[in-house]
Amino acid sequence: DTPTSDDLEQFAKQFKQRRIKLGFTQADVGLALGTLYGNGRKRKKRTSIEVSVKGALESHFLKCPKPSAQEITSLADSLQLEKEVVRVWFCNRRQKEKRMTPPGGTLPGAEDVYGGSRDTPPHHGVQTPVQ
DNA sequence: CTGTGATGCAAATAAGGT
DNA sequence: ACCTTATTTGCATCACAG
Repeated sequence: DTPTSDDLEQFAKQFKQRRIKLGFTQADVGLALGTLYGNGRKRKKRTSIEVSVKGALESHFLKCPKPSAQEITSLADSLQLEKEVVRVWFCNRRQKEKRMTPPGGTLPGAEDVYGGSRDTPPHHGVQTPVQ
């Protein structure tokens, strides 16, 4: 029983009648839907952290990978970032550290275990700004 | 050059624990 | 309140067909 476009039209008609009977406008419905779904508490916008700021965070991380709430607060303050952002940054940074340095010392991929390919590593940097 | 899909990195979130 | 681990998601970049 594939719903036909006729069924949809039928539904729309009923919906509209009911809506009017309840004394709501289309805008009202849209708003209600918005706060129900779209606004089902939305994800925070991804904050892009500037390179210089990353550098600062990085050096702090080296000094102390696990700062207290206080330290985070003041650090966030001096870097003009939300405390939450800084906190999460440290969490993610710790995760990264674990990924790179898991087990018995050797093997991040840092040490070239495979003596050989000395060719161009697929670097990411700037490439032919030609336009 | 332009549009499109794959890939990597990293913020943000979810879930479980103290 | 904050951590950890695992996962999702936004974004930049690369690769390549057209």
